[in-house]
Amino acid sequence: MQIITIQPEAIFQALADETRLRIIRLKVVTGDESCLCELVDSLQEPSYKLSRHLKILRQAGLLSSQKEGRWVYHRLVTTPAYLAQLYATVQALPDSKGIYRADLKRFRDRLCLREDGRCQVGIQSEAFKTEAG
Amino acid sequence: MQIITIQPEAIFQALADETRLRIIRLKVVTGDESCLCELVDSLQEPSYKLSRHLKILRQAGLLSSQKEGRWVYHRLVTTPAYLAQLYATVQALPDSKGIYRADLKRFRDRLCLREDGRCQVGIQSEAFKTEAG
DNA sequence: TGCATGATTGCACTATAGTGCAAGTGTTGT
DNA sequence: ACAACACTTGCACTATAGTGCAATCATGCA
Repeated sequence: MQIITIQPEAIFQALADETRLRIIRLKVVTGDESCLCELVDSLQEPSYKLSRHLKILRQAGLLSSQKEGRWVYHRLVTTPAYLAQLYATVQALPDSKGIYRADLKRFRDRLCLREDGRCQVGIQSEAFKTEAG
Repeated sequence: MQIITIQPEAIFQALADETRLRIIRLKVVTGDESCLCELVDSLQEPSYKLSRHLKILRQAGLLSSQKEGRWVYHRLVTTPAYLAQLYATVQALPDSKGIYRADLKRFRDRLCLREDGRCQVGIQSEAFKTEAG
C-alpha cells in the first residue's frame, strides 16, 4: 500500500535530514531493496533511529515496505515520474565529505552476507565499523 | 555574491516550506526576477514573512539578490547543474489545490504595473486580493 | 511454549523553525 | 531636512522535529 503525498513540500521535508538523505541516496545508487539491519550496518546508526526515519520516508511516499518473516524490506517508490526525477537530482548531489561513498562501500560488503538474495544475519555493526564512524 | 551550500540536505530544507516552495515555483515557471513587493502581491503574504523566507533561500544558494534603489530583485541561481535539475522537478510537482496557478496569475497581472521592465509601485495587496486568499 | 531477535514505539528532553508585532535601515523625492 | 516607502530584523511565542533510552511487538526456532 502506497501513501500518496498531498503536500508537495512534504517530499522535500522528507529529504531535509542528513540521515534520510543517506538512506535515499544509498537506495538510489544501488537500486536494491534492503532491510533495516542492513541499513544499520551500512550507515552505522542505531536501529531505532533508522526505523523512525524509514517511517517518515514511507509516509512521504518515497519508500514502500514489505515484511518477510522477521525482516522488513524497503524499496524506493519511483512513481509518479517526478519522484524518479527527484532521485536523479539526489544522485547528482556532491559528496564532499565522502559520506555516501563510505555508506555505499559498507552496504556492498554487507550484501555479501546474504543467502539466496535475502538477509539472514541481523545487525553486525561492529564488523562494519570504520575509522570514519 | 553567491553562498555555496555545503550540506546537501540544506537544499531540501530550503524547499521544505510551503511559502518558500511557492516562491521558487513561481520563479521557475516565469523565469523572471522580481522584487519583494511583487511577491507580496502575488503570494498575498506579509512582506516581513517573505523577506525572511527569501533570506533563507538566499543562504541555501537558491536565490541571488540585487539591490536597485529601493527595490531588491531576486532571481534563481541555476548553477551547479543539479539545481537546474531540481527546479525541473519542482515544476513537475502537482498543483492539486491550485495554489501555484493562482500565484502565477496574480504575478502576471502584477508585472503589468512595471514600467521599462522595473517595478515602480510598491505593495498593492488589496488590488490583487482574490476570494481564494 | 518459551526464548532470541528484527523491528517498532512511548516517553522525556532539547533544539530548531515559523510567525506576528513593532522597531529599525536605507533610499527616493519633495 | 523631512516624509514616504521598500525592505529587514530583534523579540517573544508556539509548534514541530530529532534523539536516546527502554519497553514492546512480532516472528522463527528450539
